[in-house]
Amino acid sequence: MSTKATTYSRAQVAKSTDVNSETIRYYENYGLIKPPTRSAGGHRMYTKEHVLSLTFIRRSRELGFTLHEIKSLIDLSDDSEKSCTQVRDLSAIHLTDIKTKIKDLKKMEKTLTEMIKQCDANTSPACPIIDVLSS
Amino acid sequence: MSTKATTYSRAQVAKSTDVNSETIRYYENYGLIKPPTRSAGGHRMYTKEHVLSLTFIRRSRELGFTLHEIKSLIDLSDDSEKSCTQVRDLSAIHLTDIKTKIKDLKKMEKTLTEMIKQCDANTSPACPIIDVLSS
DNA sequence: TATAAATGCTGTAGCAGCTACAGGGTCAAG
DNA sequence: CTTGACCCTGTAGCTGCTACAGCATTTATA
Repeated sequence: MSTKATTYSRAQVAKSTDVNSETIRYYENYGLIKPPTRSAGGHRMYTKEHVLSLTFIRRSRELGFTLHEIKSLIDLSDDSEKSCTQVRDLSAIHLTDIKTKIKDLKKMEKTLTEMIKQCDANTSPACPIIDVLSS
Repeated sequence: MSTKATTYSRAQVAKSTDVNSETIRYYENYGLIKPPTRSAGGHRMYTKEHVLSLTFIRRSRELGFTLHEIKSLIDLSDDSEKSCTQVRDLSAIHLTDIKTKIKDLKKMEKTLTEMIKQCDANTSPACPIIDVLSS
């Protein structure tokens, strides 16, 4: 039953996972994916497993997880013993971070909107935005 | 009328502007603030003008402007001729960026919230979050 | 005035999370 | 067997700081 596993080049994996090929190498150095076996000439030969890993990582990145957090997620998903609670907790912490960021950005949005509005209504030579920033 | 201008040390300026003292040096190298004159021993002697500049920069940073954008804002505020329109436009572009970021973060927030909810309602041994990220 | 503590100086390295080279080598199609 | 497309490594760059090391200077205290 020794099945010859299909392998993929970096470019192929990059395309199918939507992860930049340089980034794939970076993730390997970072320790997020297993180092693939090499061809006689030293080229990396990725497997389906790598494709799955990279997809996992891309999805996690899209949800704003840091590489460090993703490392933890991967470790936890390997554990499988009572890890779900920890995954949940990690996600919950991350969610709080996101909420904080949204709050901060909304504050910026509000202030900027007001400043621009004042600018539009402006008749004096001075710029209200510069004034606000300087005051 | 040669008034001896009051000067401040880096630590003093850092304290009064709420900008880290190392950051002040960084801003100088970056070209955001004018290089202050030096004491005989080579120590920087900041003026009130520097304090105002740094406050301007801090405020702008709090509104999420990049250092590059702030450089433009400073250039425009020095111009004073029909610069208000340009300041307004720069701010409007920046506002769009912020809105995009908020949108992205809200999407993350929504997905994460749903995932965590599923986790809480979970009875199977598998972790729904890991499942979603892997799928 | 002498000394010590506090601050300042420069340059450089580190953080995240990539991306983009240079200067080679390899692989697959024709 | 050549050509072109890809891959290899290591390193530097990006943003916006922050944190050293290894000194010099300034300021406060005795």
